[in-house]
Amino acid sequence: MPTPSRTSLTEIVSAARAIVESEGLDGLTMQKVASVVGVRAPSLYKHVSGRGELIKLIAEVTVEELSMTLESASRGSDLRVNLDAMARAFREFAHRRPESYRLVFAPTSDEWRPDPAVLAAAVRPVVETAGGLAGSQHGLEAARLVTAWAHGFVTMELAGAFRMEGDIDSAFYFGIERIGASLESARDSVG
Amino acid sequence: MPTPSRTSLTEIVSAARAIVESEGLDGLTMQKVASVVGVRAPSLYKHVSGRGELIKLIAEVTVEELSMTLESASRGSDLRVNLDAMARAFREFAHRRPESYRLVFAPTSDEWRPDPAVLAAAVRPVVETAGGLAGSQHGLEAARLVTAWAHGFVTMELAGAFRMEGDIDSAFYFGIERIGASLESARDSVG
DNA sequence: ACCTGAACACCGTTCAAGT
DNA sequence: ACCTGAACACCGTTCAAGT
Repeated sequence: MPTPSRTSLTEIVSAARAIVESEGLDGLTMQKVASVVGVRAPSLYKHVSGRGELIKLIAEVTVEELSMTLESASRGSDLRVNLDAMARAFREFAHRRPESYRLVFAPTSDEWRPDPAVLAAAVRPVVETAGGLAGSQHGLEAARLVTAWAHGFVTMELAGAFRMEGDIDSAFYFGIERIGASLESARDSVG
Repeated sequence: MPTPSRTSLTEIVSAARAIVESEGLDGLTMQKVASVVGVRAPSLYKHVSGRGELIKLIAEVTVEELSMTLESASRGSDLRVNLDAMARAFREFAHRRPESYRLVFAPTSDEWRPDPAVLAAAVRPVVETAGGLAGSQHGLEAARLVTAWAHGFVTMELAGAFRMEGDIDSAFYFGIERIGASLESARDSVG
């Protein structure tokens, strides 16, 4: 006879997120997820096509959270202040959820890749702020400069590539200051 | 009685590299490596402590290659030209060896992390060029701005995050041009 | 209609036994 | 002194059988 599902997709994804964050991607096994939501591994396949899709869903939820963080950091009226606040919020987010953040841009297979529309939505506040600074004809290019730098910085930081001498914080502030200035001066050059 | 080894560490690492490049990191199994070098999987453990160390060794070889590429791209006398050439060489390298490149800054566990000294050596030409532009008191910060941007850009590109509208090449050239300009103007500001 | 045990095809790694 | 088969402890995924 018909029986109601003992778990749900949302429950599964949030259990998976917690596991990734605490044990890393390698620690994410179907059996662990199943045991957290109180079911056996094969039952997960009623809700999710496999481990790959589960990873993609985690990445998408993470991007959506990041998106909200960036949006609420860029509500001021001064574009340079907004850019600075977004950069700091971006970095703090990555520090808070390093393992989830990692897999947003780490997808080696198509299956893991978050929906491009979700990514595009997250970048929207960056496009607005960076585009406002650089002039709208360079909006997308400016946004890509900012996001590439921010993503590269936190990725290298999380990977431990900055172990050497020097103050990491000051390198971050130097970066955002120089990028902000260079976008403003792009507005003045070629119309 | 003593018997000579039927393979070597170099042979193993280069077989592993080829597998990673053609089948991705997930395709790298000890059994495939073993069969390429003509041995059974357990024998690999005479040369390597495990799959993790093998991954680390691939990352280090890749960084060394990248290092040479950057060095030979920055031998001119004009710093802005050198910066441009290094950025292009960096991007081309990542396009040529996407799978190997990916795992340089992807290490989730300490075991996979390339030796910091190897990384530092690879960044040296960037520190020289960027530091020459921005002034030596900002050398390290400037190098981190450049490498973070370049790494972030190619990572996002490889991950397919730039699927949307817009010309990716022009975004790359915009980025390097703006960064070069902003480093030059950093030299003039605070002494 | 969901859940499960059992099974399949893999992994990485260890180790005693061969040569 | 290296190499190997066999074994161990895992994986993800499938599927027939339960309820």
